[in-house]
Amino acid sequence: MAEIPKSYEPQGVEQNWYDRWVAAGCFAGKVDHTKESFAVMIPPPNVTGVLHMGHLLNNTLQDIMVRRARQEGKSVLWLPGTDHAGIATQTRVEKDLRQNSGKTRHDLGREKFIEVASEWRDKHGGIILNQLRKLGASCDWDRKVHTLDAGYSQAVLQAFITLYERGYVYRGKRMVNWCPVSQTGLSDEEVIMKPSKGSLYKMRYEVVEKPGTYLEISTTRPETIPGDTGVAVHPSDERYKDLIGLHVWRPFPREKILIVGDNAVEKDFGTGVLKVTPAHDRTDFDIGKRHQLPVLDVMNPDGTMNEKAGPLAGIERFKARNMAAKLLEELGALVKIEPYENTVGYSERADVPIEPRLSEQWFIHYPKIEEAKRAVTSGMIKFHPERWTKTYLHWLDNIQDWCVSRQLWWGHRIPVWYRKGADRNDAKNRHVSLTPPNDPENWEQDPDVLDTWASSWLWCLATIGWRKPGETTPELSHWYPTGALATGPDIIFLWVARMIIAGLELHGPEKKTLTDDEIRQRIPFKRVYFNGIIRDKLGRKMSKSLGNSPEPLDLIAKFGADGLRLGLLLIAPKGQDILFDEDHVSQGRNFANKLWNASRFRQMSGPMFDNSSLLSIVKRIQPTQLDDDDFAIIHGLAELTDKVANQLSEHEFTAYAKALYNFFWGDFCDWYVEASKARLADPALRDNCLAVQDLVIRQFLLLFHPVAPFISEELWHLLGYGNESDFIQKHSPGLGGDLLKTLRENGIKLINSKVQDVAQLREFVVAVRGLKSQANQANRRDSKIIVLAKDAASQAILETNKDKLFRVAGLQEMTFETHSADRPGSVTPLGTVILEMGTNIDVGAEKIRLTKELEKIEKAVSAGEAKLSNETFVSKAPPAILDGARKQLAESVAKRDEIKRMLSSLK
RNA sequence: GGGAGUAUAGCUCAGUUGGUUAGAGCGCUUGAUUGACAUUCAAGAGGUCGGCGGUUCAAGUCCGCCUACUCCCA
Repeated sequence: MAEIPKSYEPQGVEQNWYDRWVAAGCFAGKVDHTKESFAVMIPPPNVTGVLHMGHLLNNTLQDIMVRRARQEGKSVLWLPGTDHAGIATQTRVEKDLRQNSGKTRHDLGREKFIEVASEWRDKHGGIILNQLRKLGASCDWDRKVHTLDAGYSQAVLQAFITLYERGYVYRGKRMVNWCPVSQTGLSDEEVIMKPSKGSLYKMRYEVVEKPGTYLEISTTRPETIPGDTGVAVHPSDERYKDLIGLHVWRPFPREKILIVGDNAVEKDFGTGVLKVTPAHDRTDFDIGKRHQLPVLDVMNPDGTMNEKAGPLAGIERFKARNMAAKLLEELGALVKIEPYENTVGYSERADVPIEPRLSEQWFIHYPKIEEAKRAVTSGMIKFHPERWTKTYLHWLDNIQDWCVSRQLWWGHRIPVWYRKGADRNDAKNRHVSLTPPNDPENWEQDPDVLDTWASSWLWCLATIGWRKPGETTPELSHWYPTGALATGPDIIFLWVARMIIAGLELHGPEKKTLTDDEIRQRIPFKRVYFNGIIRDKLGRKMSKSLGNSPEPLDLIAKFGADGLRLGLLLIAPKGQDILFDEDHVSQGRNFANKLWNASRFRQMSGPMFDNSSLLSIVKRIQPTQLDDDDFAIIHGLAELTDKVANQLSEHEFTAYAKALYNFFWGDFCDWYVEASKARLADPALRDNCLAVQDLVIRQFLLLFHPVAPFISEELWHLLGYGNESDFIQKHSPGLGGDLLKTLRENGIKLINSKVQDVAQLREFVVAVRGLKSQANQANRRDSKIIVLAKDAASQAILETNKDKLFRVAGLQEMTFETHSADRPGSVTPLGTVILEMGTNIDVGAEKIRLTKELEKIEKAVSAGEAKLSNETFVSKAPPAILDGARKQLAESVAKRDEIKRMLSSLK
């Protein structure tokens, strides 16, 4: 038994245990069909990313779930991995390339570029996972998966092919969100709507058939004027009805364009006239389609205007906007420019406004929407907090087809070949397969890759071996569906919903509809916990540019991984955003230190005996020597055990952390340990008291382990609960009932009434300390009190616990009186306590205190009286409530009278 | 425009199906501390539970309306 150092120093402890856990294979997921399985798939971080605050919380939650599950004896897998992050990585590598060698990816060519990007990934990709080790994440590192691994890639392509074969994948020319920087199409989910300040340009177009008549039109995007192929008004708009079918002059390049009537036009917006630019706006595209307007694309893929833009050709789109305004002015077509705020879609990765752009893309028509809804509404998948269900359903109700092709090189290349020179939109000219055609010289492969989310939506399947529907692996059949997913609500559509859909469609043979049983087998996870987003203490998002994001590794160094984990949980309200403040996190570190010192105190209080099992500790307890506090603390321990089990299964992580914190610090350290010091000084009682402490600490460590793996493991061994390789994860905390049963079987029966007695005793002590503090005796150890006990039982409690009472309250003498003495005191559940104060009573201060208390209690009395004199209350309230109210009123009245008496004695 | 969330002590938040005198941590005030821990201990101040109305014997909790802020979707 090593001696425990004075204050907890996490660094060495953490490194030591992490290495030993890994060496002993503690995190290895083993397929064992005799045990209940529990798997968690880590939300794969971007390979480009480094650990940030969000990861800390998210992975702490996962670690808590899997560590608890291991303790419960389940067959556990926590699988780590990374995501190739198509756009982010490619952008990053291209940037490096440009800076280092002035080259573009086209200079290198596709193959070479992918080689360079792979090197970049191999160099930077491991960082984030290594950082997670510092946090204590107990992932099965041997099973690490990357979305571009060969097997995983095969699964991704097969999923595409399967969906193609099942008729859910199609290719088409559609309006997509185009990112001019990354030069690729994006899905709707990758577009961030942001309010932006811009201008509203009011201009007028002359009606061709009625010279001198003008239509006033407002637009935020005058640079697209060259692409206008019509103007639209509402067909029932009296102002313009008669003009439908006529033409106006487009100002530049000057050309006749048609006036159409379309219901999509809002009569009340602006002047009620809309310019129609089918190639550059979704609504306009639809209007154009309805009226057969030509589609005129006036922009290049990089966001510059093309040769069809006439005077704007070659100009960058925002410069072109200003230039267009000038041109309008010169032509006398500009009416006015006013400031205007609207929402503009931004590319999530490149953070520039997207361009609606018409292009050939691959789309997935989502399958199994109804089943995806049912999985959640019927509770087969449970969301925590539950309210995200609504968001999820709302999305499914309004779901749009998913644009999955990306004009990038970094990713899974679309497994489609086209016959050279033939019509690509004719399925006969396509070869959709994992392998190229036999006569490759006659074919060319689609140059695009798949959206990264079209690979990560298979995360729960492909990480454990799914390669095609119908085939399985031992891992897949054992761990799928996984137990829980922990992630942020920001990717509920991008990832969570899609994983559900992927599972429902692809984990099994083709079926048009699914039964509940089939849904249950196919869903990727049974629970989803949405953790909050971490913000700074002012509520702002953590960001590099604001510099308000602390470095996670620094925090770990400062507070210890356990302290940080606990600290985060303590400030993380359920599913709500978290305002991060280091001062609050220090609570976690302080608690670790408190636990450390309590253990140290235990060690210093007497020799260590056999702690090797619960039974060996229980056997050391002498039932006859147990006092009120022992009963109360053991009762509390059993209660805590059940509470924790419940909170963890309900994903109430903050409540779990708080329950542990309050029990150990408040009930155990501040009361039980302090109170037991009297007994520890008595050789006859000492060992029994130590046995109870050993029991409490052991059970506490078991409950605490999921959130604070390092310190709990360290103390587990230091205090002799486990030897060398007997890791704490092998031991289940069980339920409160299990604990009590073991005690009972060894002749220890708890007396529940003692719990109440101790609570009253604690209140009594608080009252005494209060009196002493007021009388400037706070630090005296020899105060004297007089007690007017409420009844014989109360007096008995005080007498039985006299030693500890004297110790914790700093008393030397306690006498009981039956008659009211003419001195002020304090009313407690056990009776009135009066402090012997000698001659110097501060009558004024005492009067103020008592008067205040009297006011309070009188309110309670009158409230109670009003309640009880209310006939409907008396007749309708349940007996327990009625009884309680009567009791309480009686107590309040007694207290009031007592205070009144004391007050009058001061006069 | 549609949807969701939040509003409780100076700050950050608990408060389970309505039921004793609404809690915690931090901060603040006062006092302590030479053998577990100052990453500590003790005591104290501080709240008409956002506003208005309703249901009920009983509302922080349920319902309606209003106000403010946050987020998501269009």
